[in-house]
Amino acid sequence: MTSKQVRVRFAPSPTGFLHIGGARTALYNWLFARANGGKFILRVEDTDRTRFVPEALEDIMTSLRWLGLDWDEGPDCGGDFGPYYQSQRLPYYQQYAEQLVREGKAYYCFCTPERLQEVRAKQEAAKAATFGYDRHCRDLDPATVERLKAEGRPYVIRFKMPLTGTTVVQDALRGELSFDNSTLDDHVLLKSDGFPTYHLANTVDDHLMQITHVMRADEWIPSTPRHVLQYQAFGWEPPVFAHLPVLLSPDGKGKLSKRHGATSVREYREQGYLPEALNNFLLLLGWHPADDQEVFRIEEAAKLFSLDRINTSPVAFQTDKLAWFNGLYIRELPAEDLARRCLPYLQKAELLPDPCPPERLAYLNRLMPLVRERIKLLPEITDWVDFFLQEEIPVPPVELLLPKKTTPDEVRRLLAAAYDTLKELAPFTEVVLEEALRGLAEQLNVKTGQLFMPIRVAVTGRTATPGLFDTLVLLGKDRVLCRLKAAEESLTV
RNA sequence: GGUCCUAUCGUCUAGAGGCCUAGGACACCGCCCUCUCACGGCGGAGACACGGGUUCGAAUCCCGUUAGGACUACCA
Repeated sequence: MTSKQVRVRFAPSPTGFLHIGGARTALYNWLFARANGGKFILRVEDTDRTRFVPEALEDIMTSLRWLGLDWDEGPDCGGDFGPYYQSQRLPYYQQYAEQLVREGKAYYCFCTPERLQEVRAKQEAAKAATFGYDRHCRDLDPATVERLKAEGRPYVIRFKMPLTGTTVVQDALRGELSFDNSTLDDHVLLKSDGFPTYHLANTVDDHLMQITHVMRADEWIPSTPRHVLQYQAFGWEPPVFAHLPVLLSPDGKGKLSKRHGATSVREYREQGYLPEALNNFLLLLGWHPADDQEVFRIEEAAKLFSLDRINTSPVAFQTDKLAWFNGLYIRELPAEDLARRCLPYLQKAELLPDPCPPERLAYLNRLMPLVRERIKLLPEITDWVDFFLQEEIPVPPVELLLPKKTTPDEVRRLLAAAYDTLKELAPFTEVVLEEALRGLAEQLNVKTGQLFMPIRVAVTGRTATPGLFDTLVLLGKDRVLCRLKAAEESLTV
């Protein structure tokens, strides 16, 4: 058995930001290439000039890189099978389309958009069993074709679909899918602007670029027989097809769309998700290992990934588990790394300057171990560290300061006692603080929580914070005393 | 309408005829840990869409029904 080198591609159309579903397709292709020592190719399907969005490609590439999905050949880095922009490959498509016309496997069609629309309208009105192009130009005599061309009439080239028979598509995940050729219309190969349609460009490029496996979304299944028939018309060997299950909206009804929240990789990045988490989550949306392992970094998944563990049923895109993965990977991050990823959010909240001086960054690093297991999304960092990064905090509202069933006077006395105890304390370290404050609680004959909570609120302004002793140490004696005093005074009538 | 795909806890899934009293994870609930919140640990609730076959035996195979989805452009 001669095993060709595995070559797969991700072929996005630059019509918008990288979609989460596209990211999964890219991930699977990347993993498959890496798992098999193959090549991962990025190809830009920019054949629709009406939908072209200039910023889209930049976003797609940025997002792929952010996810760590690097490509071996592509528009920016080139390769032996370029160019990798379809808009720069027009001569190929024209040549192959003309070839099919010459061989009687395709034909010129001069129908106007208006006529096509009429045909469609009539079919709909008649509730016709079959839809699609009515093959009006399929049997135009050569003389007429020449005349119309000479007149400069715009035309497209259409594929001459076999009128009978069935076409069997081999899907690596679903087995044989068979289609009745009579249900397939004569699709356009080359548009009147000289650009190819997806159907043509795709098969020509996959062949020319020696793509061995095509992993693409489920929605392509209905057009796969067209592609298979084209490969046959050209006399080419088709690649292995594997159609990935569609991503549905969270409620499982309908395709995932913007109506149901974030759909682009960029949005997830901005919301504070880690690429590690997104990859891990996306990996499990349709693929499962032989055992019950669920936590995978992509390098690890690349060793295990295989086509036969991919599912075929549609997948509801629900992000609960993504958030859990995110917390998981955040907890694994070294302090410096976490701090670096949180920095932009803190700067946006004006808790740190931009650029951030080294000493403040160093301080931020020290905070990370305290908050690591408490955040699921990066932006949540602000609520956990704001009181550390501010020199002064507003005096906490009285109701926060008072545990239930306590009076302002009791709490004021507790805070005053804490103030006096801490004032004398040296060194100001966790162990010393813990010993002193536990001792104080005992001495005052209150439960630790009764004493600790008012202190916590007084120095942080919050009821949920990292451990009290860590917090006090990192706040520093001066700020602690100052905030205790302010809180105490706010309770004085 | 036509063609096609899919069908196990709320969600992602394990399951390739007996190992299933259906396993795991997230989410949810309870308990433990505990200075709060988390993290962590332990436990709980929770599913084979329905109906027919085939078989000694079916979540697993076949058929049908139902439901959901995709496609049906000179978009990809």
